Amino acid sequence: MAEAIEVLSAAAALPFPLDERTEIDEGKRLQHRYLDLRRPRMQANLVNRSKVVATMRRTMDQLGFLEVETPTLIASTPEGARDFLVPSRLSPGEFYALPQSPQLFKQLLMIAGVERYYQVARCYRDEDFRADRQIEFTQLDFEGAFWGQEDVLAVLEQVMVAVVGEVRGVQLETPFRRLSYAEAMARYGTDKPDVRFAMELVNLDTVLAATGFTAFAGVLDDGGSVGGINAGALGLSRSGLDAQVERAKVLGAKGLVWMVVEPDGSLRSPVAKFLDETELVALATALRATPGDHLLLVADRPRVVATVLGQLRLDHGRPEGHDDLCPLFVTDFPVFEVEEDGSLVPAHHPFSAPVSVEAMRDTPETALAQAYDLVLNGVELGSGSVRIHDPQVQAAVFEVLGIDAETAQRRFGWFLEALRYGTPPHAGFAIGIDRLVSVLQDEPNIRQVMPFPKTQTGADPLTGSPSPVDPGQLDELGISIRSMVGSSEPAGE
RNA sequence: GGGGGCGUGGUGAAGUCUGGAGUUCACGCCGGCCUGUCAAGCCGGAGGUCGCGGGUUCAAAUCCCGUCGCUCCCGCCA
Repeated sequence: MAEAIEVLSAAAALPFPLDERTEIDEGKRLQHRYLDLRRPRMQANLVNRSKVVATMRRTMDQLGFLEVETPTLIASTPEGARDFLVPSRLSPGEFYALPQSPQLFKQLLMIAGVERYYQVARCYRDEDFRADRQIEFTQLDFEGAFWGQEDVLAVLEQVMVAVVGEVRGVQLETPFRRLSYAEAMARYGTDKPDVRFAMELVNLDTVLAATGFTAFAGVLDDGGSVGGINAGALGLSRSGLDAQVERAKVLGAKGLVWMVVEPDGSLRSPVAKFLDETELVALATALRATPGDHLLLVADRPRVVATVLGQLRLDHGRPEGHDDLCPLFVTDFPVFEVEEDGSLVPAHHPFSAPVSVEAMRDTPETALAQAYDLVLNGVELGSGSVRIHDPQVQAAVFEVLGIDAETAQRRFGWFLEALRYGTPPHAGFAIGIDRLVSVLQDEPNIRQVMPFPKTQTGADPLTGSPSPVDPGQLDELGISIRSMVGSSEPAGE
């Protein structure tokens, strides 16, 4: 029983309630983040994030990894994402870049004889925000010498088992499920499938090979594909079904065919009259249709069919155990991705080893890389690869990627030289800690598990960053600001 | 770069479609009362540039245009 109370520090009326019942405007929360963080849910996020990182460090330490810090003021390597630049006072007109990842430094550490490296590393990428993306974020970065893919995946499993055991108190089953990139795309329409539920994509090309329905036949004749999913008994009205068509169009399809399975097993659909009985039966069989089910069909280029059905699958699919964690390795990524216009763009950074340099050169559209992702409940937690350790292979890969020798030498010459001094074969990975914690905490966006995140426009309402600086500071750096008002494009360019 | 949603006392929402007095609900705040409380209860009160600017109209929170902020998505994220 208290005998007296003394107020050590009075509190002014709070700008918003700290209970969990009301959702406060994000800008206001960030403006008073120190209050927002008092909320029990945010406290829990802080605590479990700390536990995740502590468990990672403990596990990596136990596995014999050496934690090594790498610089955050580095040379710009203008590949991949946009760099953040930091002007140099000592070399006016020149800039450091903030690292997009410690990639090249950890490879240098392999060369340096650090056989097992890890780091909880802050990374910076000047790209647009998403619910799962911030311009600065944190990764568990690791690399091992004399390693191949299996060594990396084994460590990933140990780290994930330890982290999930610590934070969720459940034992993840190992080995984790695996899918090749091609299989993931074919069965789930995405390279980061949520495998907590099925509703898999079904290819209907064979079933409809001889169809007289011109919308399907035309697509198939042009080398396209028809696919479908059984979205289950959604109980949608006619307008609800038509909304699915609109949804498919927003996602990039030219259209969508819906079918509803009647109690007698027949298919009700606006296009049923264009399909013969054999085809309808075969469709129902292929999609394992039972009365009440809604079948959604898309005909288009294979890539469009996959992505649209993959998204519709996420729209309608419901994990049965919503609290389950289903980690998944996606392997055998292609070296290149095919753009809409048919051009090829590298799917990874240029330091990932292709399965075969020859295949990469001769059949680039099907060539595979020794690259892999870790996916958790449909969230891409990170990626890694077996790296190139042979300077000649590295040079060849630069060439195939369209980076000519002169450019490669100018940008990466120092790295190519380093590779010459007996580089061990090596491989590694980076886990996005923010995304991992947001999944573990069942948070809808990454800001909930970052103590001081930025808004979608890259601002911090609390401290007012980014902000103008004194002219004197700019003078020291040899920088003058050109007015950006009224023109997003610099004049004369 | 593009598309969608949101912006209304300190907070969250309704009102906006279909223009008609800053109206309403809950929380908070201030004052009073009551109290075996645990989302306390009762009574009273204060608190507003309906994000901002312009337009249409007799009249705008409401319709139109622009702009800012927050957010979701496409592009982008090697």
